[in-house]
Amino acid sequence: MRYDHTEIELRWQEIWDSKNVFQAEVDHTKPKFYCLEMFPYPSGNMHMGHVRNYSIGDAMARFQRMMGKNVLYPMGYDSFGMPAENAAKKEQGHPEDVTARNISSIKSDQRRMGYSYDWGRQFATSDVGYYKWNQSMFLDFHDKGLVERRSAPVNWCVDCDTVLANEQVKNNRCWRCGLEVVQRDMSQWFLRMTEYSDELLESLDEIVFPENVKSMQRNWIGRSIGAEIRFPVENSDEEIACFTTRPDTIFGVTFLTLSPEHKLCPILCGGSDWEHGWIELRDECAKLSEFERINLLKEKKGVFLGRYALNPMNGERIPIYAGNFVVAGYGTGAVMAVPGHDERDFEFAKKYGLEIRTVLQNDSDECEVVEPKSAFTGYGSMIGSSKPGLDGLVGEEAKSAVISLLEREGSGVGTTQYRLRDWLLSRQRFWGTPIPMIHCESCGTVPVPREDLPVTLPLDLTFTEDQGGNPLASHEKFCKVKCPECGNEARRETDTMDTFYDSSWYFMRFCDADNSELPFSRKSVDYWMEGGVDLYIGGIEHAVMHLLYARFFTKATRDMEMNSVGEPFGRLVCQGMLNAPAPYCSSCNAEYHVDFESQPCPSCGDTLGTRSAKMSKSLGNTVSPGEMVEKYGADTVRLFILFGANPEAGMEWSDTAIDSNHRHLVSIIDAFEASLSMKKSEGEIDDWLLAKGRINMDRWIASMENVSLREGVMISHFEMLSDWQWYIRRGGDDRDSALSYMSMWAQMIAPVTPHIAEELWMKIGGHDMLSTKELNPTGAKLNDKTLVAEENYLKSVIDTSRNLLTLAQKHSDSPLQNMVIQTAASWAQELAFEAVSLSRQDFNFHEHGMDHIKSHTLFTSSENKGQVMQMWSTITRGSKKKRGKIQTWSDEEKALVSIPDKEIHILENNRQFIATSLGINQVEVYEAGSGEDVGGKAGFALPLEPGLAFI
RNA sequence: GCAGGGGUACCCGAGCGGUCAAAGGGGCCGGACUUAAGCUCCGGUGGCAAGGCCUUCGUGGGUUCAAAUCCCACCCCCUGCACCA
Repeated sequence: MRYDHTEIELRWQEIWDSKNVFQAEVDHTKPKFYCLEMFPYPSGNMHMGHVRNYSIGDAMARFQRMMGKNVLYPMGYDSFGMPAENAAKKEQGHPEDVTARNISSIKSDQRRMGYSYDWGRQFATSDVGYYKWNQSMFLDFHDKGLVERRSAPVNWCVDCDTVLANEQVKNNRCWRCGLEVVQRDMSQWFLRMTEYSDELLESLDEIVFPENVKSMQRNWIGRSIGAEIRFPVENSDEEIACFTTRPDTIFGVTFLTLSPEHKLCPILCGGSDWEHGWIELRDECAKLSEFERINLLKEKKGVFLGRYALNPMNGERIPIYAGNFVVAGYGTGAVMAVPGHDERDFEFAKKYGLEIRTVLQNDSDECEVVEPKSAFTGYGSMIGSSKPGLDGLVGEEAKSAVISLLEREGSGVGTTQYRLRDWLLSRQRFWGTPIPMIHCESCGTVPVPREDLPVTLPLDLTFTEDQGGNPLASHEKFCKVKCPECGNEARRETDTMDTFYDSSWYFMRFCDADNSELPFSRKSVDYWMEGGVDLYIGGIEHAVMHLLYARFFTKATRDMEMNSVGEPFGRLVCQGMLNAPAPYCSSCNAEYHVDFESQPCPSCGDTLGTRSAKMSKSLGNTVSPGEMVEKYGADTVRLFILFGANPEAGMEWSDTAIDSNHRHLVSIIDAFEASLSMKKSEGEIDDWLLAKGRINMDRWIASMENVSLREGVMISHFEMLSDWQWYIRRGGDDRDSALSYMSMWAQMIAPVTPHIAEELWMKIGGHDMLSTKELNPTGAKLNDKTLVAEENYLKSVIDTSRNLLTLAQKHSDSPLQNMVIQTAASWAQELAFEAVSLSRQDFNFHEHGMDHIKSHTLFTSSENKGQVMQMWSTITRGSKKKRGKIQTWSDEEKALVSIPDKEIHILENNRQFIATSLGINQVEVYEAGSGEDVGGKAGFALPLEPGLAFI
């Protein structure tokens, strides 16, 4: 068949479309399956990373539909955000137009791939119909006390002209533009996500996320359980509060360290000789950005503040230092230093000659170490405590004993610290959801009344490059408003929401996309989201940001009784990187743009090699999906991308591989064509073909259910073809059997290569469309595995023969033309049968095997007892290097061994085939002992491993 | 430094106690078909060898009758977090 992929693909896409086959409705008679890909930002054309993401999702959506699930598989666009705003400035237009254009472009690329989305549910977050619910839910959060406006030092990106959430700052740089972030004090809107810290952390244990994502989230939430201990300052009313995770080391505190910015520093050393040193340290730290402070300050530095504190447990007088390594923003900004049991404190103490005291017994140290070389940071029994009942306690027990003592004496309290901060929501940008608040001089900050929602973005604006700041702030019509409480002139809030807010609930909106009364009905969300989205696919880059916000949002809306879900994503799959070759200089360890290919290294002049690197615009090693689809068709691209690697693994782009995958599809088409021209001519191999088909289908279903798409494709697109080829080779030519095989096969290739599957299904006379057809797998039949085992036996005899033939030929002057196969002697077969029967009764061959055979008639009546003994041993016990056959035979092989003369029948029936396969003239088969022992090969004959001789 | 994931034949990639010289694909080599193939099919792809043996799964040890697979140490790569108390 001429494979006109474009014609076939467009035709089927139109049919699916016109029949609305992917539309999903709530249906309680079927199990649901919610398949979702991470919300795309519409930036123009679809790239290969998208193709990978959606091909995985579509294959799974189609597969689950086939398995009888009610599948929700929607698509929409996360369309607010800076790039559209910047593009609008460039072209002196409005982000709305840029966005509309980009959406239409990516959508048409997606349609060309044949993804089975329910387009009826499509929306974009910049639609008023969507973002008005952002505002309404913001007011709900506000009512629940989860919204807070407060002045706080925030991360400001000068380039993006806006603040950033903590999660959006990487290495002190803006996640979007990479510019270094500066700190500013501003009044900002926050969502109190920290209310949910514990739940966000603890429910991680129950969801199926990849380990690295869980670990990143745990890390980000950063819960440490410990105690806050207050150290009174000597000769003062001040107290220094320190957070520690190791209250069990309280008796080892030999000094305190404050962060240089700590508010007590000037109070403690002000006017003293020590003040100067502190000011110097403080200024030095202030000069450095946080990034430099982390990376450049390898050396711990500190100054004595001239004062002492008292250990509340034992009253000891301990010096107070300021140290450059103490972070002001974590815990209390002060550390109780235990150099004996903390590496960092140890280093500091060594440097400044402070006392190092051991208060925990290190069990691995036999003798008392006088001068410890390092801190012992593990758990050990408390020693040397001045309070009764503590010595001897270990670990958690010791910690809680110290905490209760502190609490009883009023000098400390058990507490928990988190690294997670509240979600800084406001952005000083135009293209986002306006925060529905009004600032009134007399009433303060007043929420927009619900009946006045939505607060819409003005469209009568032209963006220009030289514009600074947020155009909303200078849009008088937008800003001017009457205060809803007092009716006086007031101003609207001009900050818009972080776009991560938009993507924190879109998956619930998809459940009920047309609802004009509510963001989503509880009923719809509870149906589709029960147990979470069943399969959520996207990139690892959202491990903390989007995935954490969405989890928070789902829990918060649950607590507002908008749903009963709790966790949004049941199973998360993070697709791996897509790599492609890029020029690489091994001496500079640097990758270069593809323009440098086959040129000398631009920095050292060496010859450039190539190395695989993440596909990126900056390296220019990208591949355009559009071009590939045009050249090979969507089905080939999908096949390549899914066969190239399992979803979570990284994968390499390869021009030769995609080409070969295309040829492979053509071979599949050829196979289907061949089946159509077959006659009615049933034979044994037909049973084998259908058995193999059924077994393959079972394996395929298991792989697909597990999202092991690569394994699935291997079976559906590769093994099914090679089994078909074997069938042809074995003389298979029966139309009915072939069509039944093809009908299984067409269904199996449908999730990954849906267009060609529909086409082939139609060609073989299938009814309905595969896209709407349920699979109804029959499952492998009882006898199927045995049929396959018989054929495998034949294959293995041929394989062994082929190897031996080449060897034997080297020892022969004339071409070897004939072969003699001697199957194991009947007594050996009987021994095997005996062993198989015994093994089914869990007979212990090691203990009783020898006694058993010695008293057996096969042995006692044998003329060659040595041979019998040796055979028995080979079958049941094996040698040092090889286990007994009884251990290695599969159940099916054991079944074969148990049928008398089975081997000889298989071989007899296929003498001609064996001869042809080996390229020889004649094959003779008999049981060892019943004919001439040609080449002395009878001795090699074991059950299932006949003796082979060539003459 | 901490945490998570890795290191398998020319390349990609499965396997995760015995059936493993290690699936599958790519590449390469040989054969068949063909006027001819860049198409398709069959076979080969560590070494020696009439079916056996030797050497191999990052490196070095160990457990076991048996290790790519389990344990320990080390080296290297990726990802995230980071003087977090």
